[in-house]
Amino acid sequence: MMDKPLGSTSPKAQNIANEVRRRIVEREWRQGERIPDEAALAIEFDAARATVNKALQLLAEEGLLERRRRAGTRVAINPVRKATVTISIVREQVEQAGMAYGHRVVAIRHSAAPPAIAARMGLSPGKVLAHMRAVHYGDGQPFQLEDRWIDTDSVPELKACDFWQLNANEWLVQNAPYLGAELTFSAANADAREARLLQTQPGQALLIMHRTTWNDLGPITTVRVACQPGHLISTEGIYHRGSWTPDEGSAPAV
Amino acid sequence: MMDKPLGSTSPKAQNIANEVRRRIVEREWRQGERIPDEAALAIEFDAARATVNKALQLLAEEGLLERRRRAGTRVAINPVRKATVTISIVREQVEQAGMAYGHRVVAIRHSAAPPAIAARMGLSPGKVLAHMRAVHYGDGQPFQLEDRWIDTDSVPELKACDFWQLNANEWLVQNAPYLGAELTFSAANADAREARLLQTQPGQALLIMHRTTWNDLGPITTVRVACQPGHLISTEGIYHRGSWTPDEGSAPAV
DNA sequence: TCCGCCTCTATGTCTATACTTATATTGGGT
DNA sequence: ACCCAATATAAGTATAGACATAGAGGCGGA
Repeated sequence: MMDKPLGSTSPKAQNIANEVRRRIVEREWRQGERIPDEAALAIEFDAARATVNKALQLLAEEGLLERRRRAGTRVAINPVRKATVTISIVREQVEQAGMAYGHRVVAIRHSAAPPAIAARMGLSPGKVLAHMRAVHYGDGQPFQLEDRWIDTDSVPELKACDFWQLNANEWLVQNAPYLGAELTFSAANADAREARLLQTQPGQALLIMHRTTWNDLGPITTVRVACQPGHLISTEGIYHRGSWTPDEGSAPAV
Repeated sequence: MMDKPLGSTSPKAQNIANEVRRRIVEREWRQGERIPDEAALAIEFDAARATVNKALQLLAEEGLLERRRRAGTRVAINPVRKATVTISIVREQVEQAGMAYGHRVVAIRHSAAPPAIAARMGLSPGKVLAHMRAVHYGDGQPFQLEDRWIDTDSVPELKACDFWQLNANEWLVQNAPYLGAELTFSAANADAREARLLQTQPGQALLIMHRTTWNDLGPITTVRVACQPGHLISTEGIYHRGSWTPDEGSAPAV
């Protein structure tokens, strides 16, 4: 007979979280208002306090609730919600889009880190780093362009590698797990070289991503990635099954 | 005397997570390798299994571990790490940067949703929506530009509001909590109007953010935000206290 | 050989209980 | 009135024990 609690899926903490979300979204509990404490909710939902705690911590991380010891839990006034960007290797992105992946290293040098790069990595300017530029292709079309600086002191194994052969993106992800990362998005007009490599016009607006990673030994690498024009980076949907789903018939006519 | 376990901070699950991270980063446990099961780690760290479970679940969410029932836990081959972008109200962003906040509504209409907008919101094209454009200022300089469509069916209270007076961004965040959201980043060249409103040149590369939110009644709003040239959007640092911290003396000379 | 069923293991989840800790409130004491 | 110390409350965390469940591996039958 499968007697599920109340027309919901199984994990109890999830159900509690969903129900609390519902009460907030339907304004049963309004912004800034204090909600019943864990013990009370545990009784209401017939669960252990630990289970309620798990649910509420989840919602607090989402930004919907604010919790303080002794003061209780209240609905956030300005919910600062969080979206997550997943950082995968380029090959996966390309192949997931159903395209054939390609990769080409266009330049390699060992040179002194300019101030901007040194600052990003937290190193003294002038330290000699490996510097490379590469293009990633999808079905033969340029997909993105990377301009990367690597501090091989943090990844000694790399010293023996032939950078011309290497897909730095994949090699690093698979061989140099990091402890910390910094990621920023911005936009820039393509310069002549970027336009040529991406097969577009100079001046074209490009989505730029800067990524820097560290391990226990220090900064590993910093990359500037320029995406092909029109490229979108989207966050993982913050989607919590509600009562509403898009009409299937709503695909735009034309 | 403060006899802390092993030179680490208190929450036990955190310590276990940190130690596991260390073993991964220092290649004690290599990519793809299976790690001891929860019961074994519980004994090693002298903790309950639930505590170890919490630690490992954390690392799995981070993308460092892959866990499967019966198959055990192993170090991810291609760690797909996650970074989080926090979505706060514009006023907070501006004031946090130490600037005075300003806001101006430049246009309001009620018109039929064009196909692109309808598609983003999952509505049938042609539905009449509120459409507004506004500029957010920081210290009198344009900070960002929003072009917003609102489905007042999902937020009935809004029907009584004077849109010219309203800061839609804040009003919605504070009064219309959402269940789901979609967020994308891209880049575009400024057109004549955008250039004028942002006080820059046409063609200037702009960082564009599209955001759509839903509640239980349906789509609430979709916005296209164009950021002031040079604006950066950065993710919350994935920073896990390691042994390494940047040299304080490393600020770039000049 | 190959397929489907059974078994057993590692993770997933919940519970009851206990103790810790931050902090709002209260009640002095000056 | 004001400041400080004591108190109590709600969240934070850990624990042992239990049961659920996915799924890998093995077994047997066709």
